[in-house]
Amino acid sequence: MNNRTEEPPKNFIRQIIDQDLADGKNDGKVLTRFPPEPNGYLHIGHAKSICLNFGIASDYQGLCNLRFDDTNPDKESQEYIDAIQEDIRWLGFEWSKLCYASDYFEQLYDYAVSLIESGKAFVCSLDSEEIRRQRGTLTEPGVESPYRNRTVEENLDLFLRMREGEFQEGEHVLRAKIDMASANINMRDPVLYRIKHTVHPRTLNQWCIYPMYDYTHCISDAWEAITHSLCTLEFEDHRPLYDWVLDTLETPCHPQQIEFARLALDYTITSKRKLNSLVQDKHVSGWDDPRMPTLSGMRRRGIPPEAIQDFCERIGITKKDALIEMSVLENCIREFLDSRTARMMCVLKPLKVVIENYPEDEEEMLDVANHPKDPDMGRRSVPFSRTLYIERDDFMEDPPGKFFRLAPGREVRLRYAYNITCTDVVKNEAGEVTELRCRYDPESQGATGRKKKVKGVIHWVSTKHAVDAEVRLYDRLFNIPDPGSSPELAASLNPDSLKVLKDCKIEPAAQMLALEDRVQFERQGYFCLDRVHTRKEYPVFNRIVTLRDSWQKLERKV
RNA sequence: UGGGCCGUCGCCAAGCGGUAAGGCACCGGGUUUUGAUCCCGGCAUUCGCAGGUUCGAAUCCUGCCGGCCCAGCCA
Repeated sequence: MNNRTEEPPKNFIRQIIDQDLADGKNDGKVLTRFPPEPNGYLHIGHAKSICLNFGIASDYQGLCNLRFDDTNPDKESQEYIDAIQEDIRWLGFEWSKLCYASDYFEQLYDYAVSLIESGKAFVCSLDSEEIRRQRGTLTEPGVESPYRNRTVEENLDLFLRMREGEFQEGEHVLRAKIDMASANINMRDPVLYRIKHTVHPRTLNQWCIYPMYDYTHCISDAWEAITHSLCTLEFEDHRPLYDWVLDTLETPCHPQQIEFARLALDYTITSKRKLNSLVQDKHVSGWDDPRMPTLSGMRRRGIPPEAIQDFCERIGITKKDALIEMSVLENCIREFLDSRTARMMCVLKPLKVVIENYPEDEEEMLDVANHPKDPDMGRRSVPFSRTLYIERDDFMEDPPGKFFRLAPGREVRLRYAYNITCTDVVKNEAGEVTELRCRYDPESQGATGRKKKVKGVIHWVSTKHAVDAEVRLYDRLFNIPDPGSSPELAASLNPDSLKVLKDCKIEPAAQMLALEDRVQFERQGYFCLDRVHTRKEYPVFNRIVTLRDSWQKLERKV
């Protein structure tokens, strides 16, 4: 699943596992789990966790389960359950067991009963507002619930009746009996069960009481014999409760919770709630909009899963809140794609060129390598003729010093073909350039003709043979580095995150591409044939990432 | 100033008492029919700050400073 050749990077979690193994803990086994709540689509932040959990399992000859944390039917749905599985597989991982917290509801209930029996839990009949008020504050202790000393019998009776649907939502909850004066608010008699008369995507109407995360997660881990339960930093304060539940109950084992920092990528967001609002408010076309940092969006965009894995490995695992620069991801994508994609020529913004000294009805098929360094990628024929399209940006009437592309009187090389010199510029009444008249040097083709050095090389497509296409140019979704911390999300959206070019011209080889295939359009970037909108006679390409562009860098400086 | 956690180059990140790896970014230079790729070189006398322990500290101790998380019947 992972073609990693070098040693996996060391991080503090692997060090803990190494030590555990050295100490002979867990019978030398390593079992992890990836536990998403099915209330949204997976994003790049989840990818970090997936790569960590599945990566560790595979490197230590262990296993990793996929477990849906489906304890809140108000927010969860089968759509998400299906999408999450598809995305994990696409990323390149396969789970050992497919589990659902909801599969444990019956056992979870039994455990709750035993907690009541041992006097460690009680039914509280305060409403949520009262519970909140009595919980105290960060600096003041809470006060004990007046229901805290109900008898075991009464608690048992009430809890059973909660299950049987005798009560309205909010009438009662089951609470752990821990310590209302604890400095850790999570330990102030936390709620374990609440009543919800909601249809659950899997258990349907079977239950009207649902266990809370803190109660469910640790027990689920223990039942699956998870050895290392990896989660993000915000659960650090919950670890004492995780341990309390497992210490108080008789569970088969006691997994170790270890927390690491969640991923933050600049110029984007990794919050399911905020991602969802972009979808709901139609700022993007859906969860799989190619600008979204969701796995489905990145797939649609054309980002290879291997590049995402590489990225997750490079950023490391620590407890430090980090904001990773997008350039790291882009570098991973380019690095993966460079050696693996065929090259092609595509003119994004066409400008017509007529080669006056090239015979009217002649055309040549040029034999061209698909990859500059890898002969195994084969060759193809590219048609050349008297009239061509070149990129508008490759011509300037009055070019600045370092511009070595086409300009009046200047000579450039047409990639794989001839040198041409611009002899005349044709304009319309508005003064816009509509056509270039050029002359070519018949001696300049092929290996021998190359001896004359010209600084500029530009791409082109023969007008007669060109395939019309749409190209979608994507840029960062937000125009500030940390939109997640901005109060007004929509205000920081980048208005230029998508540019649709409907009049692009590609060489005929483009017709051989299959949906989701990736190519490099020379001098422009990597592109992916869109799997949703492409039609046979009108391909649609998504730009995955640009090529590094030192010209643009230079240009910006001037 | 209740509790938990974090602070090593612009962004990540190794380092675990013996004298600052690596990646991204950036800046040079070479190769090149992609201003791409590739190659070569540069890029922290210093580890949030201040004291202390030690022959020796980014690593140990103390005290500050800065940042993040927690008062859902969310996860």
